[in-house]
Amino acid sequence: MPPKPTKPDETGALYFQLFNEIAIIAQLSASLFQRVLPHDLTIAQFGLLHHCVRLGDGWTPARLAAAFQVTRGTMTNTLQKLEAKGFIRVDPDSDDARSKRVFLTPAGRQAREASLKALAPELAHLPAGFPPELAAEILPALQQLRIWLDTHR
Amino acid sequence: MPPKPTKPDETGALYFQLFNEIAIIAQLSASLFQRVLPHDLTIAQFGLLHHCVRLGDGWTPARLAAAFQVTRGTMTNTLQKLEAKGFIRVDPDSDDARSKRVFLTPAGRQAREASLKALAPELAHLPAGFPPELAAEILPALQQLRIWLDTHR
DNA sequence: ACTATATAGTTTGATATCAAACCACATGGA
DNA sequence: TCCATGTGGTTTGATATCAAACTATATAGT
Repeated sequence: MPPKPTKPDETGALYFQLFNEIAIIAQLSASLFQRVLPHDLTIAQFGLLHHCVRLGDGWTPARLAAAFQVTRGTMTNTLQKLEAKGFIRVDPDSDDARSKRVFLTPAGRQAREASLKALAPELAHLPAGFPPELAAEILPALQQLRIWLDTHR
Repeated sequence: MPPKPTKPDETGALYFQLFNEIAIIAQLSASLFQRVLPHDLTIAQFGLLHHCVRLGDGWTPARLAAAFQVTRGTMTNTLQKLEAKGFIRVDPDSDDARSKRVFLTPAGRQAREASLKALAPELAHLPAGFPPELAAEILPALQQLRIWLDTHR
């Protein structure tokens, strides 16, 4: 019986180490982002503004909650904070009386722009320690892992 | 003036996407872990037990807090929870009256073992969608990124 | 047409985490 | 020796998040 290329025991440890590194990077990058974001935006709040610009606004809260892997209660909270800051507008859905639609305000677009501008200088001196080529190289693998985790959840 | 290999604008977007994927993976894997951990262990609590086995116990809370990138207040909380569950013991430090030392109890070791056993079946069917070779391939890059973020913080 | 079930959004209570203030002890310099 | 500064651990108040319960509306099956 030929042995597997890697022992099953070490395979577990490998995945373990992988998830650990990823968790630490997520934590470090989150606190880095948090430090520089303007308007007291949280990562989640900025993420929502960013999402609305990239993929278009008019989404329902439920769909946004699903997209961000967050409970509807959490999304309610995030939307209320953003609305209080005047960065989004939440309209009733004319087709479904239960539902709502989320739209960016001009101030919301500006806040997202300002966030990107604030993040740029931080990311600017990253290539010295971590070249963009390397980022591009590992990105597909990460997407593959993310997709697998997303579907087998 | 020769152009850079990638436009600076796209470089920012690339890093952005990278951190986004990593954040999502961290979130998905965390909730996966959380679901299967025994004894109502949180990720942080399990992480501490795991750390004590791998790197040895007897660390001070301050050093543990630094290792896990959390505040000392957070570490105080985590240690109190673990002590209440009987998984660690916190002794005074004979050399420094301000300080303490954290030790695993036999029950703590068992809880860590049980956690690994509970996680194994989850990780077992990961290779189908994400081969271990790929994990091994991207791990060094992730370590490099983590180290850079860690030092430039 | 009615009823049962599913979905959208909110609210409530709990928890992990953080930042900042606080106290106790340590350490180095005058 | 004494004081200033630094460090270790805890506490407090705030916040983002979750799970679960709740209300209102939609949809499908009979």
